[in-house]
Order: sequence, then C-alpha cells, then structure tokens
Amino acid sequence: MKPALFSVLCEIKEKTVLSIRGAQEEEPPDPQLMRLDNMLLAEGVAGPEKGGGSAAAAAAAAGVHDNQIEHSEYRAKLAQIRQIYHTELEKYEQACHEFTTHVMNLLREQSRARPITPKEIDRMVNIIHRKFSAIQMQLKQSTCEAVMILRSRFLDARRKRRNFSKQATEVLNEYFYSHLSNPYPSEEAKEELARKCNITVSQVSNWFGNKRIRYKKNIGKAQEEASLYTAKAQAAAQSMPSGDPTSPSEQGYGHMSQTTPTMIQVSQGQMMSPSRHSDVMISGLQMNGVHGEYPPVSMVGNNVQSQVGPE
DNA sequence: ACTGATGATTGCTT
DNA sequence: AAGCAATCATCAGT
Repeated sequence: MKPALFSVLCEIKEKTVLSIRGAQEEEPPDPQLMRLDNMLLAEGVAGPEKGGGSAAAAAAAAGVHDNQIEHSEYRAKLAQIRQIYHTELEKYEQACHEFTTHVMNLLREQSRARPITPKEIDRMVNIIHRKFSAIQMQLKQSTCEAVMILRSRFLDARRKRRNFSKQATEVLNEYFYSHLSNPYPSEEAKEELARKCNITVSQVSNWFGNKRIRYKKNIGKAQEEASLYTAKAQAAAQSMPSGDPTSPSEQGYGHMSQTTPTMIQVSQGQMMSPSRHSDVMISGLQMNGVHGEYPPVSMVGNNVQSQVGPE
C-alpha cells in the first residue's frame, strides 16, 4: 500500500544520496574512472584539504626566486582548479539529489493511478545515477586535462623558459671569453657562477655547453662579442681610468680592433674575477625585464578546462 | 606572423 | 659522467 511504497522510496532515496558521493565505490570499477580519480588524488585536487591556497599565497608574498614564484603560481592555479572542481561536484550532487527526489514524487503520484513495483523505481533511480555519473566523469576528465595542461605549462621548464638576466649573461660571457683557451669551468667554478648569476649549476653547464658549440659554429660573429669582452676584461684588470668604461651596450660592438680572440688567443685566464663593476646594468629585480603574465590562467567557468585557456 | 637568439632536452660518443 | 651535436620550444625584436 501507500505506506509501504513510501518507505521504499525513502530507502532508495537514502541509498541514492549515499552512493552519489562514492560513484566509484559502486559495482563497476570503471578503470577509466579509477585512473581519473587516482590522478586527481595524486595531484591533490581530490582528497582532503591541504592548505594549498594559503601556502601558495604565503610563498608568493615572501619574495623569493623565479622558480619558486612560478611554483607558487602553479600551486595557486591548482588550488583554483581544485576549488572549482569541488563546487562543481557539489553542484552535481545537489542536482542529482533534487532530481531524484523529483522523480520520486512523480512516481509516487503515478502510483495512485497504477501499481509501481520497487523494481521499476530502482530502474529509474539507476538511470538517473548513470546520467549523473557520466556528468561527474566528464567533470573529472576535464579537471584532469586542465591539471595536465597546467603542469606542462608551469612545471616543464623547457616549455616556458626565460632568458637569463642581463647581468647573468654578462657574468657568464666574461668567464667564457676570459677562459677561451679552456672554457670548461670546474665544478667549483660552476657553483660560483651559478651563485653569482642566481641560476642552478646545471643551468651553468647548459649555458657553457650551448656557448661552446655555438661559438665554434659561428666564430666570425662570436669574435666581435669576444673582443668586446676581452677588452672589457683588460680594462677592468688594469682598472684603466682614462677611456670611458666602454659602452656596455651589447650590440655596440663592431668597431673594436680585430683582436681575433681565437680559442687560444687569451693566454691564461688570470684576469678571471675582475670587472663586472663597470656598468650599471639593470640593477633592479631581474624579473621585471621579462614578460609578466602567461596566458590568462584564471577564472573558470562551468568548465574547469577553460581554466587553462587556449593556446 | 616571421625570424634569429637562447635555454633545455635528447641521444650519442668518449 | 661530461661533453657534443642536433633538435625542440619559447623568447623577443621586426
């Protein structure tokens, strides 16, 4: 009768609500879904709160270096995605719940006109669930994609490299050209350079690797640059007060006598630590020289994916 | 949009 | 393990 039916409905309703939040705990352990869930969990998008946002904000506020800034930016974006993901998820759960209730009411009314078996109800509810699970799946999918894009954009240094600051290039070039006969800095020298330039040792290694090969490939052009730096080094070594400290302007070369500094030219790199005092250069933070914002990775609409923007 | 410069990665050699 | 050579992907000036 009616009371019986009503209680059945209620029971189903409860089950519904419970099972929504654990779609993957249901029977079909959809491998795809599990993959998505695992990834979201691994990225910290799903799962328990982890004070991500505030930590990122704190890191951003605390100054620090390029890498860390980017990292914190990345985490901030991730937190954003996470939040949207959760609100969306909640929205879906709510909608599912409401819809189920609605259908229940409908069925209940129908039950006055014709007998409705619990099986039928079950079927209906299942259909609804499947629909909403599909939506959830989609949400998870696009969240995953958004995270992946974010990762590749922020964490893969190669995809988003920045040129070194002018001072850093200056320091590296000075070392390179004053050690042209043997442009292979030792581990300690690399560390020193890394410290001076505010980059990592492996970046120094990369730089010298690139420099050596590119110098070799185009000695003609490099020579001009070389003469510039050797002249600078000499000036610095002798601390010549007369001639102006040379115009540091990198592309100002051209005149400069043909000192043709080949790989052997510069005798011994004894004038190593010198110079670098000469020019003013951009004394401020090096990061204001480079571009500021990446593709607007903010604001997320309904679709989490829009979070990372096009490209 | 195109192009040269440049930092990073990959695969190979020594 | 370090370096070289080729290549990728982005930067930055035009």
